[in-house]
Amino acid sequence: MDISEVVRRSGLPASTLRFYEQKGLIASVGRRGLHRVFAAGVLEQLSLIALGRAAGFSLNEIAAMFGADGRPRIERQRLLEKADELDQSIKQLTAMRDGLRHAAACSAPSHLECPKFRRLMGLAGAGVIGERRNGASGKK
Amino acid sequence: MDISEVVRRSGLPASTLRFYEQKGLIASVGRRGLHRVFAAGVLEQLSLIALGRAAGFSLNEIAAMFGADGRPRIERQRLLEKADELDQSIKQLTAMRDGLRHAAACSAPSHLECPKFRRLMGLAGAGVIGERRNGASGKK
DNA sequence: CCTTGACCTCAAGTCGACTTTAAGTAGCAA
DNA sequence: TTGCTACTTAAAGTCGACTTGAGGTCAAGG
Repeated sequence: MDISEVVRRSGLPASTLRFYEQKGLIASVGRRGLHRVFAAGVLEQLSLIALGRAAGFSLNEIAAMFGADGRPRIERQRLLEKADELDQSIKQLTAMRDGLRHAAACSAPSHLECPKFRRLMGLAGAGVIGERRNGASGKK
Repeated sequence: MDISEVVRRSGLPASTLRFYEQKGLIASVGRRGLHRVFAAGVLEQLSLIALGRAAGFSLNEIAAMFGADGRPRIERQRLLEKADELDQSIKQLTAMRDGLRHAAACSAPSHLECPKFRRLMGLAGAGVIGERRNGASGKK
C-alpha cells in the first residue's frame, strides 16, 4: 500500500502518518523510489493507536506499548490503572453534568444564589474537581 | 487584598492571576503604587472560572460569560449543551473503562485475539469514540 | 521524453493555558 | 537612607499532537 491508500482506508491525513512514523508508532516496510510502502497491518496498528488515544494514553505511552516488532506489548496493570483513572473522570463528569443540569433548571435569580451551584464552585475552586484540558470535543 | 493574599487564598500562582487579568477574566480594583489591589469578590470569580474549566469551557468561553460588570451572565442553554456533551463523554469513557477492564482480564493470548478488544479498536479507528486531548490528569 | 502531480524532507507554525525569564520599580523594615 | 523583597512588565518558552509551507524528487501516463 502506498500512503494514499492508508490515508483513504484510515481516514488520517498523510501528515499524521508521517508524523507517527517519525515518532516510531508505525513503520513503512520500505520505499518505492522515495515513496513509502506500508504493510496492511499498519491499519490495525493505527486502530490500536486511536484506541489508546481515546483511552487517554499519550503518543509516547502508546509508543512504549509496541515492541520493536510492532506487536503490542500491553501490561494489564497499565490498563487497570487507566480504567481507574477513567472511573475518576467519570465520577467528576457525572457530578459536573448533574450540577449543570441543576443550574440550568434552578429558579434562583442568579446562579450565585443557588446553594448547589455554590457548592460545585467551592469544589472546583478547591481543585477537588479535576483539571481537564479537554473533554468532549465538539467538533464541527 | 494584594496579589499574594489572592495567591494564598485561591491556591493559584500569581502568574496565573496576572494572565487571567490580561485575558479579562478578572480585574483588579486598582493599584497601590505598582501593586495590584483586588476586591474580595475576585475569589468567587476564580472559583467560577475553575468550575467553568472543570466543566470543559475554554477561558475564552468563560470570559464571554462575564458581563462587563464582572457578574456572570450564563445562558442556561449553554449549560444544557455542555451537560449533553458531558453525557457523551461519560458514555464513551464508560465504554472505554469497561473495555480496558475486560482487556486486562481477558484470557486471549494477545489482546488482538480478543473480539471485544477488536471491536473497541474498530470503534476507535472509525472515530466513533471521541478524540480526547486529556482526561483524568494523573497529577503528581 | 516530458510533464504532472503525488510524494518527499525539514523547519517552522498553531493552539490553549500557562510558566519562565530578564530587567526594572517601589513599599516597608531597620 | 539604604536595602531587601515582593511586586511589576513584556516577551519568549513549554507541552502535545499535529499542520503548514517551502523547495525538491521522481514514477507514471500521454
